[in-house]
Amino acid sequence: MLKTRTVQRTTLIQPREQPRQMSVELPLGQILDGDCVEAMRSIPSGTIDMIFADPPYNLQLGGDLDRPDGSRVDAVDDDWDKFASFATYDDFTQRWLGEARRILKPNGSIWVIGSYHNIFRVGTAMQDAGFWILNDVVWRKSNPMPNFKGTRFTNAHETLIWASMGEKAKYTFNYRAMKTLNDELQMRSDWVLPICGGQERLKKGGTKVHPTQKPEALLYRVMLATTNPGDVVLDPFFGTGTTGAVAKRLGRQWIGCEREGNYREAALERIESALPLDESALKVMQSKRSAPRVAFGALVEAGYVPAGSTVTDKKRRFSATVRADGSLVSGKESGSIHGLGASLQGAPSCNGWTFWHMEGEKGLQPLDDARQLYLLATED
Amino acid sequence: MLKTRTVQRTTLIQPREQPRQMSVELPLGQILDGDCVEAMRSIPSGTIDMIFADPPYNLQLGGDLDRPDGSRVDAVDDDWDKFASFATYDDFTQRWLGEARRILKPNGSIWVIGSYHNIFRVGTAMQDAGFWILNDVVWRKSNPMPNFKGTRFTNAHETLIWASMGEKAKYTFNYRAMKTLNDELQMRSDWVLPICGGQERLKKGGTKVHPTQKPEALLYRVMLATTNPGDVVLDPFFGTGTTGAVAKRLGRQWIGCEREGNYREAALERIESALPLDESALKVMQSKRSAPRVAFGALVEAGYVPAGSTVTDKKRRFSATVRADGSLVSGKESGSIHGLGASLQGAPSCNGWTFWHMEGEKGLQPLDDARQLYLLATED
DNA sequence: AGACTATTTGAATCCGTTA
DNA sequence: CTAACGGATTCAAATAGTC
Repeated sequence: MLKTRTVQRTTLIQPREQPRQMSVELPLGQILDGDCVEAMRSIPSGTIDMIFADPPYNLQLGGDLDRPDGSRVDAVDDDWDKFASFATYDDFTQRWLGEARRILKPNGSIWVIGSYHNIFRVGTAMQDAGFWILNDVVWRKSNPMPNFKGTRFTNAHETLIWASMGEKAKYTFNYRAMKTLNDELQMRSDWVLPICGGQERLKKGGTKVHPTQKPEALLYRVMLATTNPGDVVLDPFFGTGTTGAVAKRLGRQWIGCEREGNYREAALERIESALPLDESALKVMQSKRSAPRVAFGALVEAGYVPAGSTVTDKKRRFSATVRADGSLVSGKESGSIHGLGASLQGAPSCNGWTFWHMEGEKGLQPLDDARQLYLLATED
Repeated sequence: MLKTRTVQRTTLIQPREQPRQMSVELPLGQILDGDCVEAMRSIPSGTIDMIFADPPYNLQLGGDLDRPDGSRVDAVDDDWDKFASFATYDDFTQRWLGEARRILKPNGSIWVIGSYHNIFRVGTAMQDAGFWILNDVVWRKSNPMPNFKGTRFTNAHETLIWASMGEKAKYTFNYRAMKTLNDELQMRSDWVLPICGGQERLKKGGTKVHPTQKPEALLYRVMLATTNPGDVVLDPFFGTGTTGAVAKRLGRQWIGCEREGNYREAALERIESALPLDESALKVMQSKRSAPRVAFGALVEAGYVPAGSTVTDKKRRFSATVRADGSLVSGKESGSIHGLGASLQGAPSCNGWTFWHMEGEKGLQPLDDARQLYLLATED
């Protein structure tokens, strides 16, 4: 099912020249087969809005590792994570970053995720290539694998680097959406999210399809923060397609590169069944609103209350749609769960947690029930 | 008040040669004046247990470029500036890391703290110099400065890199002490600590003495985790002496390097008034690995576990008889308490001390209880 | 059904000493 | 250098099994 679409291409030949617009064909919604550097060569220059890259970490693991209970840890021992030396890894990094930089729009941005094994080398290569680091973001895992031998600190986080094309380059940052998602507080550079498991983890015959599948909530926040609906997102290390699945949910265009056939197959099947959200749910808050006390947005992000779902009051007199950033919209009015509840009732204030309900297994249940579940799952 | 003390110096000239001990003079409790690379040259090789470094990273900010030696780089061309700035910074980093590596003991370790501006370059330089990264630790600030312009994520963390001298090198890690500090859970790689303020923040005439004074709690955890009392800690970028103040409190020796006279002055005054903890308070939880070994046979010999008695696992699925030499026999199989336990379970290994139990006053008790009694009775 | 317990598992540079 | 061996070492969440 090959699909191409005409998109606007922006080039910036010389610094003072106005960006020119021209029409090019992009392989939207496709997974390009083969090495990512080769695959990216088929993409015209200056056409991609955002790149999310999850390159091999070059873990350099030694022997086997047993848990205290005697079971064996399933190590990442795939060939694609083996490099002869730091120099080999640096060369690999420079090559794919070079192509990434070529195909990004002048106002595009790039995200790369890694661990201490590789992230310092990646960050250095990004700076050397001319990228301008905007933030390093720490993914704090709520349920990391322990250090079984008691030899170091529990490796409980991974690092993401977010960078623009240069010091003076513009970039997309949906500040208001992030603030709404974070309970009216500025979104910080440390994000607490669980690792990918449970129903979300792709499995085939009881075993995981990909050893390092990333959680959709991570990509959700990345895309919501730094892209707009309709933007083209490219992932050079597509794996089982988390980037594609979230892009589809959030109304973004996507392109993947992946050389492993079984990963491509699993990714296509997965993205096929992903449900895009309503357009109204994708609009992010534009105006300032009063501060809810608890981050309803985190529940939306984590899937406790899906974006696009409908909430009502107990007597079903009012209803509203949940948007991607955790705000509600009802007709022409929008706001936080508290603000919109108060506004619709003509009341001075409203506790949105008890006012709004959603259909659950036990019938209509207040949002507060979901909050309790979330608190139980995320509390330190 | 110059003070020198004789310490043990460990050198490892050639791989197969035994470390030699010799007496050298170290400027303990002193702040060396001048550039840190020059200052470290006066320290003998292989004499320092741990280095904590908080290098400057404002070398390419704000348009004005300062060389590490304090001179100004002329602004010429944007790209050239950036390249020159990174190259200059890398050269500076390589030079001070090289000296740091020379003066560290073979089993010493190094900590470096930084932000996204410099930490990737520092981490790459550390790996290239042969250091082996043990963890990257995220200091998550509980009260960071907001991003006033709303253009990025709130920069709410800094990164620390902890590394040993090489892949095979040993290092100090007080695992039990960290676990105790963290409410009996493994200490993670993300630490939540407030920034330095209040009474702790050094001020003179209402303004802060140092722009990036680190909180003592941060150094406290670093030193408690990776040094022992009496160890020598060196800080090449001493500033206002947080490292020295905490070292004094925790009964560690310290050496600082600082070229700014007003920082040295403030640091000396501060450290003078720091109160060292009682020796008893310095003791931390020790891991069992560091406890003296006890042969099970010694317990049999001493009558703590009579020869001929029966031991079982906790669920009484396996049982064995204790023989006079401290071996166990179960049916046709026999072996050490560990070997037989592993063999019976089909496990790769087994801790016989906690696996095997014997009938005691309080019901089934692990052999480890008898070991503790034996240790108490035989210790000096 | 529901409460409780047991099992499984996740990007991991994961032991130390002696022969 | 490798091999042997004593024995130290795990957290959160999802899932499966049991009462």
